[in-house]
Amino acid sequence: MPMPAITIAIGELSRRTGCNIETIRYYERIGVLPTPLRRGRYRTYDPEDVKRLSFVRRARELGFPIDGVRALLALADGGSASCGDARDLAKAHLNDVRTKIADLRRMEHVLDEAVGACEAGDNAGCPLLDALCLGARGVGAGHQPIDRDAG
Amino acid sequence: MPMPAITIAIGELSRRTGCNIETIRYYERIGVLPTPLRRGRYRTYDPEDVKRLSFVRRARELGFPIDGVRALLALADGGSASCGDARDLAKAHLNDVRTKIADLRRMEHVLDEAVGACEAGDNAGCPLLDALCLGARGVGAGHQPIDRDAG
DNA sequence: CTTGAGTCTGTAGCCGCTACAGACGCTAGG
DNA sequence: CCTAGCGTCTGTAGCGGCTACAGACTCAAG
Repeated sequence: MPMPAITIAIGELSRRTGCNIETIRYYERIGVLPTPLRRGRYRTYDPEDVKRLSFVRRARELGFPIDGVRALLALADGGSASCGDARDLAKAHLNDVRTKIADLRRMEHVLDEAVGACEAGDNAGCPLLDALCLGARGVGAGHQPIDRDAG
Repeated sequence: MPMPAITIAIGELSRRTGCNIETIRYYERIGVLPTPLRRGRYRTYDPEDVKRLSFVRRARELGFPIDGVRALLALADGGSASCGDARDLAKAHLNDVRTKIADLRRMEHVLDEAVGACEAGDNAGCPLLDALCLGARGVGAGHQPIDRDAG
């Protein structure tokens, strides 16, 4: 009995975690998941792997970037005294999330106004296109790159 | 006089629009900006180009994807009767923005709770890491890929 | 003549996957 | 036994929207 009977294949891991097979292999490649044992050519996983991948998925769903997930995994593996560190990571990420919300709300506001002006429009021309032509002051931050995550 | 005196170089266009030089060339490559005239090897731009690029930037700041920007440009070029079309584009995009806001607010909520539990924590273990381990129900959408724009 | 700033082309990298192509393995049915 | 069909394998290229080089050139000022 070289391998416990409870191991599962990648497809089953995918089903149990809701994570795409290609993504599982991707996580392995970038070191977020450990290199699994194999039965022949095929990867085999155990309940620990299901837990770990579920953790990863949940962290990603909360918007943590991969490096943040790595850090959280290290803390979860590390055991005690990591609570404060985890809290710091989460707080920093929460800040990011709030910044993105604020950015999106600014966009929402400007778009809403423009659409409203357009609906009510007895103007000459299109208020929406005009707004884009004339410049939507108060949106965006000058010479900075536009954050793709905010759009 | 083969070229009007009012033309500017790419650096000046960059300064006037707040758009990175590399990004300007990128926009040209993907057809968002027209191929400019040249003085020798150097691209030259006129006030029309400044307007067009400013329009593009503003649309991007409002979160329109490049294809949306292309569509808006076509409408702005097209002249009359495009107001309704522009409004439709903006409305659809506004929906996207609101969806992203909703996603982010869910994340914010869960993170905030977890951090709060962590602060108040006289629990055994870390409530935050536990939440990730036990599963943050109500966040994320099951078997779907995680939208990078929402995180 | 040199120096420095600006510009040029081309290519590769970022993130977090996703989507193939083309080969291999394993089981069930005929 | 053969075949069909599913699952899995490796490897590579693509997405969006830039960004960041390397290495060559042009041009004006000192």
